[in-house]
Amino acid sequence: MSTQQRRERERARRHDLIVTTARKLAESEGWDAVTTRRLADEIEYSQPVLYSHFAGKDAIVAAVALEGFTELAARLRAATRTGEPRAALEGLARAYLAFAEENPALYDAMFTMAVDLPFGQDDTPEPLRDGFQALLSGVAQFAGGRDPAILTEVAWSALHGLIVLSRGGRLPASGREARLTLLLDQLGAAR
Amino acid sequence: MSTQQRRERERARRHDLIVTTARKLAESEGWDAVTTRRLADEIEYSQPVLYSHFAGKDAIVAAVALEGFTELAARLRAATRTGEPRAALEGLARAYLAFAEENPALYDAMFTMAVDLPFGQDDTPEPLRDGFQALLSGVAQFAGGRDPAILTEVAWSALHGLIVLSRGGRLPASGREARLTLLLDQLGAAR
DNA sequence: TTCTCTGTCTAGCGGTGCTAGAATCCGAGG
DNA sequence: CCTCGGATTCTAGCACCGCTAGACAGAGAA
Repeated sequence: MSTQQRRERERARRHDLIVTTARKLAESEGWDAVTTRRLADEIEYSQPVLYSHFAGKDAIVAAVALEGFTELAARLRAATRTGEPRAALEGLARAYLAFAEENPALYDAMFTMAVDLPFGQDDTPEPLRDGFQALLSGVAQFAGGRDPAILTEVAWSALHGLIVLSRGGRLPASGREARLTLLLDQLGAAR
Repeated sequence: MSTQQRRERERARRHDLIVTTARKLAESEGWDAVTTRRLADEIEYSQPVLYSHFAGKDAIVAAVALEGFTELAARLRAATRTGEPRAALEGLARAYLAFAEENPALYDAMFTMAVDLPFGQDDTPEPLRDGFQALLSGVAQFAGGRDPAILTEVAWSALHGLIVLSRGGRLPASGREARLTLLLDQLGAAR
């Protein structure tokens, strides 16, 4: 039985190797550079090996994205710890923006590329749920009479919009801080 | 000289044919279906003809996007005509959302795919400028003490975020109206 | 009628994601 | 220790992609 276990252990290691290599490659050279040939070359195996671990390239991207959701959730949780509501909201927003800025390729995989991750459904993976919950618990503090879930969704949308429009050059880099301040003011104001 | 003019006229017609065919194809079967072979087949010419009109596939997508910006600007201008500020803002937002919903592929070309359109620069094409101006003139009415440009950028980001997150299934379809209402309330409230 | 030049097409290059079938390795049984 | 069987990995190839060189045809001028 021991050899069986060793095999599985090695398989798991290689599985992780594929995911981390894909992520590293995407982060350093962009997702366009992550081809199955290049990825296979990087992990020093042949292409078909990838397909013994994942259904296809999309599944690899999805695995990277999942890793991202775990990390994002952790960072958001860490940022919610502040006491005062407004500061908590600001910390949360800044943590979210920082994550997106520090891991652009990862963020893309999470929110722009991988469409096949089941989001608000019964079989939604834990990390996806957790990320939204982290946002929610931070936002809910000063929801006032407003629906905390709706408020969270709107806040999230606004942050995501800022990120993706800034990245594409649609928004000037200069107004970054001013936009964030205004957004926080508007969200914070009870109606 | 007449034959020369006829030639140019025919070229212009074919140019438009390529753009409208690409758009129609993208809208009906998604951008993945828009390959140079398929597109050439659809307009009943061979592939190289495409390259005598456009530098590459990206340029075709950019041309489609440009068409989209013209239409979006027109719709936003039409929606700003309302008198009362809050109603104008709502009309503007609804027009924007409706445009994105009715032309998903076009919207993608404008805001997700074509990265090579120069946005906030000196050589920014007229339609791009016009679209933002239309938003700005609508939003500016109730900016109060706030910077109208910044407010516009934030409002735009929020709308864009709502659209793109909804499309990917990240946001439940159910809360759509509630999110819009809350967003309008928050943006409308002077701080 | 012949020549030229513009415009179009056929054929092909190097790349992509993915896979069938050959080859190889490794542990088990004689 | 050797041989066999099954799992694992690789080589080679498919159909497709964006793009282009060079052959070809057809219209207008001389």
